[in-house]
Amino acid sequence: MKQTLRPASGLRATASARPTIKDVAARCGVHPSTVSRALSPAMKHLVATEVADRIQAAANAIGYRLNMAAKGLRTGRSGLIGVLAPDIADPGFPPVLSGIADHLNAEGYATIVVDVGSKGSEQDLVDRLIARGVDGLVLATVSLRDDVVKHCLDAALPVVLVNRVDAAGQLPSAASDDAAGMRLAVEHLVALGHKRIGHVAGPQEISTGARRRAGFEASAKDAGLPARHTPVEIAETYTRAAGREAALRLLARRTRPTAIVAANDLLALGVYDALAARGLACPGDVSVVGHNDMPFVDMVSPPLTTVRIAQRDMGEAAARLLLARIAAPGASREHIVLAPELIIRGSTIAREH
Amino acid sequence: MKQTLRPASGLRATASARPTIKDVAARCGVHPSTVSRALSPAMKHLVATEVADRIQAAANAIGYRLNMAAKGLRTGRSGLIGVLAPDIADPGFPPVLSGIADHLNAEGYATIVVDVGSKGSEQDLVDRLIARGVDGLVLATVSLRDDVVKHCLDAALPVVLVNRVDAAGQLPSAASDDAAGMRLAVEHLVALGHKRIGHVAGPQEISTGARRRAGFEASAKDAGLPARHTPVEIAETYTRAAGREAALRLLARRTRPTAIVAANDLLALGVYDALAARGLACPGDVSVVGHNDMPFVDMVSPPLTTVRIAQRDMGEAAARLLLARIAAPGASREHIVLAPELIIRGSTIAREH
DNA sequence: TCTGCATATGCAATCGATTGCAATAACAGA
DNA sequence: TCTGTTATTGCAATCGATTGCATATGCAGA
Repeated sequence: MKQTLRPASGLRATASARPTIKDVAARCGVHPSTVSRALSPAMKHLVATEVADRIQAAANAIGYRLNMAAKGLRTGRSGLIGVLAPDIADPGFPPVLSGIADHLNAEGYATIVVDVGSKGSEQDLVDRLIARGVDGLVLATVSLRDDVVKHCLDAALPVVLVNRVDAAGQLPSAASDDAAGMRLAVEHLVALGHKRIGHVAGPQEISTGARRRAGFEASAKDAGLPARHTPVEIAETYTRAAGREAALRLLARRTRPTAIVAANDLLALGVYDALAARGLACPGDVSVVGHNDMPFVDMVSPPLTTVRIAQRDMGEAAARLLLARIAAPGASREHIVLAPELIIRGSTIAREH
Repeated sequence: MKQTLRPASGLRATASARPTIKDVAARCGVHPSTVSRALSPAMKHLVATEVADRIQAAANAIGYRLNMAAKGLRTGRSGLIGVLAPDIADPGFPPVLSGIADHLNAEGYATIVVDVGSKGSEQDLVDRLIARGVDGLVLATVSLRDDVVKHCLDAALPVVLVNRVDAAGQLPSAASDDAAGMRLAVEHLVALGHKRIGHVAGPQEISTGARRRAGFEASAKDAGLPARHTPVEIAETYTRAAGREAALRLLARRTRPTAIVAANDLLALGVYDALAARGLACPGDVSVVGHNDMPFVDMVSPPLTTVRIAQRDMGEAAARLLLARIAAPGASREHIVLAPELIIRGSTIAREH
């Protein structure tokens, strides 16, 4: 264990060196370029079948593996896709990521996921991804600050948004139909006889926050509920604590709502906290609806009625969009909208009245 | 500043082309190698300060960004780390990942996370990562099949395990002290007066499953509980459904346990399901203890008493170990063990007796 | 036998950055 | 003035794979 274990300086001729295309060529008595062709599906037709088979066999024999860095350098495409996430730990994100990654993997791409919250400026993170030569970017970041989007456009980098849209609608996106989701929630409550429905809105600089709020207001209006009976309080972040605070403000109003629609499940859990703090029962005193159907909200007490969004499909759609963009950079910006679904559980109950 | 401002030979001077080291060199009237040195902290001392500053300025001016693929090709190090995860959607994983990624990012590495469950053989996934030239691998995979580990060792690839250990203890690892965690759980229940404690064990081919079970049995024995009063049922997978089945078997025994320790929180939720199915109350009839303290188990009903493990620290430790391995491939294999902590909530209650 | 064309393979440049070595300049000491 | 250092910078090879072009071979048709 304490031998002179430092052969590191300079080269090493041990067997540990990874075989290259040259090794395969030497073993087959052909030129490296022939090996390259034989091993590339697209160019394989240029080399004699017999030779191609021999090369393939030799490659397998010595365990040859393509060096993506070299290939990428030559071809200018890395096969890498960057994903900017607001917070990996957000339970809503993994399904999206999984959808993205699966689709991209199948096409030979690898994904680099970067958690924005943790470190440095978004700008800088994007630059680092560019340095790595990513072929495209999926943005799921919380706050779509213009400069980041602009930065990507400047770099002529294919970009798509997932679970978000940008204000100008410049970029292709895959997202849930926020307005439709809120409509499901509101109409469900109205059908249950609720007439005073509050909304704990998410951050308004995030598209989901703004759009869900707009959806709530539109649906409430369409249901004939006056604005004074459909109060809105904004949570500054998508966290349980912020949801609690906003809900407390809602409950402190003169005419207390009999139901609360939260902009997402985390906020809804915060609403639970607020109700507990005020000694109110859910759904007995106040019904609650969440949004996203994140894992385990069926286990909380009471099980949360929520709007399920198609997270995995969303990721997959985003991946598809991105690949299309990469193939044809000028392609029209498409906005894929996924239909949400209402999952009724125990947190909503009819209002006898 | 010479006259030969060669108009980019064949290429068009569109803004879309990423500037290279050559462009910077041309702009400064120096050789590309000088630019390389000026821009590399380690080699900067070789170039005159005045020139270095000029180069730096020019690089900023035209927005030069290092091409990692090219650098990696030349230096043989990609700055990429692969992370093999059993399932990104497992709520226990993100904190670990976050710990890994943060630490590695700070050192200039990027991480490629691969979800094993979704696609293809683990073997193949590892090969793809190797093709990408990863400098090291973090394995958090469910089943440590020997061949994968061997495969990595064959490739002379630095590898560390996280939240797992391999049977032979060959590889460095960062994991929670499973035995200590079970001891906390058992002693807590014993202190509450429980005398018949069951265990819903995890898959035995996974280190956490086997070690937690061993820890349970050792602690039970030390507490003076006879084996017939401390039955064990194995769940084949770490899922809620499997936990339910195992718990049902436990409850069907002649002498029903008054408390159940589950090998993880997901299984514990399955235990809740089983209790509900049998019309038993928790904690009234049966107390339940989980393991991992995954997000939101404090929100379920009743809030779950569980063993919290230091997931983020675990990820960070794994990253540290890996970097050490990369720096000194022969380094001794270290096993970092993190202390767990018991979080007492509402699912455990004293046994009056 | 010669021409023509297709097929199969070799050759060499190239992608962008790094680095050992060589070359030059600047300067000190004698 | 000559020699020996040292500080800078240029040169060119290199990493591994790809690809346009040139070459060689084979075969068919005239």
